[in-house]
Amino acid sequence: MENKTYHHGDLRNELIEVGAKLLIEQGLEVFSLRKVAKEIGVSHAAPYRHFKDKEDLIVEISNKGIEEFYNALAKPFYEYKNQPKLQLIELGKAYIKFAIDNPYLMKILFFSDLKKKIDISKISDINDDSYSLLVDSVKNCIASGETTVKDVQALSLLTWSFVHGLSALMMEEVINIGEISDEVIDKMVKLSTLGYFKS
Amino acid sequence: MENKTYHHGDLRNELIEVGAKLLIEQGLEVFSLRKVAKEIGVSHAAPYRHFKDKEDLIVEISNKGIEEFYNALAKPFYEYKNQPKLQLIELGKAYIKFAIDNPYLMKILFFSDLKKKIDISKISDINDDSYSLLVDSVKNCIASGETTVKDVQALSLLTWSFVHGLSALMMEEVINIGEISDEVIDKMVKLSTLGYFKS
DNA sequence: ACCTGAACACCGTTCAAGT
DNA sequence: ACCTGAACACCGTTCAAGT
Repeated sequence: MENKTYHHGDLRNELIEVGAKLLIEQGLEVFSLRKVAKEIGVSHAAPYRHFKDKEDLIVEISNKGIEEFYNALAKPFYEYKNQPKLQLIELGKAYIKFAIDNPYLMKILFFSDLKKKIDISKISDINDDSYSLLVDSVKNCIASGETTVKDVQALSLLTWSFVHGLSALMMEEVINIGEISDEVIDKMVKLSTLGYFKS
Repeated sequence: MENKTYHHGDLRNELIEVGAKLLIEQGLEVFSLRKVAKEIGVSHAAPYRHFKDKEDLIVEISNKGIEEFYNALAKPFYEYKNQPKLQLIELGKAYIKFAIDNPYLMKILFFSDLKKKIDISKISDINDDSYSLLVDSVKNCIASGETTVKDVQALSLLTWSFVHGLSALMMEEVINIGEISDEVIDKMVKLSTLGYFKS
């Protein structure tokens, strides 16, 4: 409105920032490039100077989201470094809490068809990093002799599937989020590992 | 639903049938009412005689999908009625296999934002039925004294989360489906219950 | 070099009008 | 009663033209 100025230089970053806001607040289904351009006060064709297409912008936004996700997992990972079992449990809780707090972001990262078209090489590093936190934690548990199962890969996938599935069920409101207190999450995550740990 | 033949005889059902085909083959993201109409050879406004809007058609298609899903679970449920532990394992395997075989349908049922707008009351009966198969199976396991955990709800949610999460990871190709043989599925599902069963 | 405006091909949805 | 065609408001994307 007041802004009829020539936008220099920073449009690319502003597209990412405003785009992320809209995407995370409103979800993928109603996300449009034209809305982002309008919100910034630029013509609807302007984004094409900086991004090949709509998906290219979404990939860029996703990259930032993956970093946030990694950070959310890294915190408990380092905090409970010396208590393998607790570390694995806290990792699971952090995963689920991140999903609850960032449902639209989580959907873009894990539940959208877009992902197939995303250039995996771009995001695989940090993605692998997130996964490696889990694998490391499982290794620690096995190494410290706390588990009954010794298969790192199988136990990692098992844990991942569980937190991923519980996150999905909660996000989709198949399970009423209102009922999902911190205590319930704590209980479920502990129960999910219980079978494989010596008591 | 009785139908007078004017143009095609039964446009309503043809919309559901052709719509389901397109939806399940190509996915939600590229699904359009206009394409369905064109494929049938009817004007793009014609569907609005039979459905309030696009989502209304999708809900109808979803209902059919939920029935198929229920049937896929009911088969092992009744087949292994007298072997509680095996019943639960086969139920999990059937869940995962259905997801792999019907990824787009599964996404519509469980992973789309649409679901929130879907009139849950319409689908909750059969949905509850599917869930009750799982709960029944867990109850059987507990009743026959095979498990170390006695909390029906917690154990049901645990099992559901695991198969749901593994399905999601496979569908999203976070895990390479090529590597997911029947043996791997069998192994994972068994491992997921192993901790809670006396050996 | 960066941005605009018109243009094109697609959408969902509504509605007066045709059969 | 069922369907059509025009119309409207939105999309993504391209491109010649403006600054």
